[in-house]
Amino acid sequence: MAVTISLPDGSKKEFPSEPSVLDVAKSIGPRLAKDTLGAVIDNEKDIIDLRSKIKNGTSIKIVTVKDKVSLEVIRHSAAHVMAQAVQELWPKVKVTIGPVIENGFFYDFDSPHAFTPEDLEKIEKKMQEICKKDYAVTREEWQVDEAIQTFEKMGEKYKVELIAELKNKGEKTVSIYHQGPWFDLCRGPHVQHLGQIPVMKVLSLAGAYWRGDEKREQLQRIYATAFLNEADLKKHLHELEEAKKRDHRRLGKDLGLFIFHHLAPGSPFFTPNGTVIYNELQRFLRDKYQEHNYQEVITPQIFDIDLFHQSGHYENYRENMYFSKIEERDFGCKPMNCPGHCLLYGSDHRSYRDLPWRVADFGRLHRYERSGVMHGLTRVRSFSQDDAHIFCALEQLQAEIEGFMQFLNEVYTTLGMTKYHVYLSTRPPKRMGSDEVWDKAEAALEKALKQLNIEYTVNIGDGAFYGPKLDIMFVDAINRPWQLGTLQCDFNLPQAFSLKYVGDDNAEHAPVMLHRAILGSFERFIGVYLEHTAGHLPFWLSPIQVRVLNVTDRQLDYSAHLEKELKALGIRAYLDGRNEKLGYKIREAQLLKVPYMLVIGDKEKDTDTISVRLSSGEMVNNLKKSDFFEMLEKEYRLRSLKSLIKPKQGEKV
RNA sequence: GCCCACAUAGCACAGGGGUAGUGCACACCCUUGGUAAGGGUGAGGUCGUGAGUUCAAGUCUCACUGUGGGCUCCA
Repeated sequence: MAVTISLPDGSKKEFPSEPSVLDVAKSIGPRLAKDTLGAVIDNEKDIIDLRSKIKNGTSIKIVTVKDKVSLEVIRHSAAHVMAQAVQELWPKVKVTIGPVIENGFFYDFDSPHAFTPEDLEKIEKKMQEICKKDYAVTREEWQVDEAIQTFEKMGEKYKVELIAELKNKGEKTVSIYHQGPWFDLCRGPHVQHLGQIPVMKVLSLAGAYWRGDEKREQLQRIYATAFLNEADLKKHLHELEEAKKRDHRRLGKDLGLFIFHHLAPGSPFFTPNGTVIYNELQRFLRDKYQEHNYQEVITPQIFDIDLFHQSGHYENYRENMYFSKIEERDFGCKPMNCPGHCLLYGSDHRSYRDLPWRVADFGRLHRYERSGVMHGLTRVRSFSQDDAHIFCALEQLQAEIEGFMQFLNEVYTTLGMTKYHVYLSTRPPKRMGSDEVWDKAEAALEKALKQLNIEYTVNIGDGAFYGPKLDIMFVDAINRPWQLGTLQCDFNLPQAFSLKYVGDDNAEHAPVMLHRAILGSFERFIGVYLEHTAGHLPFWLSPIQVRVLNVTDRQLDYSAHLEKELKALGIRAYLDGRNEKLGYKIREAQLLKVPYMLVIGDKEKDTDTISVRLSSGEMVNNLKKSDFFEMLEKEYRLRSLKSLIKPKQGEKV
């Protein structure tokens, strides 16, 4: 039966029977066929293998070595090359899986030999040797039982497990890719011959569990990458270096913002400079709470564990909590503010006129995180959130969700965080409350998002144990996603605490409780924001806003006076009056990313004017002191992202 | 918690069985210099903690703690 295939230029080609991708390419031209690595059919996302048969009526776009998307094919094959290399070097190693990931690929091995960093170089060399042999990559279809037998004989138990699973799913055959003497179970796609893999680089070593299950075998994962050319690889490695420079742990040290100590693992100490950032953020949120009709409260740190039995935290969250026994009584340190807020709500009669009742709490929380998961400021054991709970009537839910998204947007805009995405997480397996209640809560969130026309993605089973939630993923300056804000809908806690309000019908009703945070934790946020800004904080968040630099001792008194004047305006200005050259002082201030450096020489002193150097390196001279002060005050008050002091066109010293 | 690696001065690192080094930072002195490092002198470490091997341990072995890269987890 004749088969018709359409090409991207609109033309159609006929074949006597179903052709492979490569057949189609050959029919167009030998050059194209030579470079073919796969194809995209019917505008689908995934690339199909060049050996796949094409059905009648399909539209096809051939992917060649020149297309960036072919990286997926190249990396897939490179993963096989890595597995072959490893097995040639260490024949006892068992292979598992080796998928393509963003920017590269990895392969997980079960190896009696623990790989060392030196081994990585050996592996890379071996991979290059294998590629030089330029084996043709061929595909065979094997009967599942035949495949199981073959891999069993080889002792490849992981492959056997995978194939047995495919068999259970009803697969009759599996595809096997050969390259020279080596072969592997694989769905593809793969290159025609190994010489088509341009450049490879083995990157790092890690541990991983078989099938991602911590109860199963611990495997050794080797990360690597492949690119179309040396330049692209170099660019990628450069980007990795650049990302390292933004590492907030590095910046925290360099800028003197926070430290860690082995006697308080996972618990940051904020230095005076770091504390400025912390407090400025808190002040910002307090201002916003005022605007959005929230009230701040202060609640206890340590509670009788009866509270956590009542809230369900003991049953669901115990392994992450700190406990102590004092005078034969069991206490727990709060991991969240919500149970305390429920007690506060329940301490008085509430009327529908009091709702929505929005309570904010900067209380310190402690969560016992497993030792291997801590990471700088982004995963800690002691932290404080911009946490608030909204108790409202069911009918008010939608408006509150809307108000929250508005609030969040204002905060993110001020901070220059314009890219974020919303995720809706639904009921997890381990949870409290009836399915009926969960239905209601999930529906409410979804409805609100739709009404607001907010795009979102559903994460099935990712909700909190007490309710579904919205997670706001902020995407930073180098496109990494971070979970910061959250809005959690909770029908369970109000029930657990028998919370009520009296409605206009004079009957008692249960309020809905919303848990919400915009920055998430201050610790985590500061970490993320440092990486986002690469340490270049806006003026209002800068620990040192202005550094006054005298050129010689002659201007020391005048400079000290200027420092005093700025401080009187509430500006964090500091004099660097040391006996050092100006260039040296500039360099230091520059490394500390101080927004404004005031250079005070005889000229400025005699004319009472300001010469300022911005952290960008730009300079503005002969500013009237009062004008400068006014701009600083304004920039601070408005929490401006950009400097209000603009160099005049063409002006340079 | 799991796998692997690392731990030497405030920071960044070198050293590798015979009693500790460099650069920056710090202190003092000289220098008073106009936009990213002027010069000199000095102080600072029981080499993460605890055991073991050895005549001798920062160095070798083990355990623990912390940190890092991942995995798992992340309300």
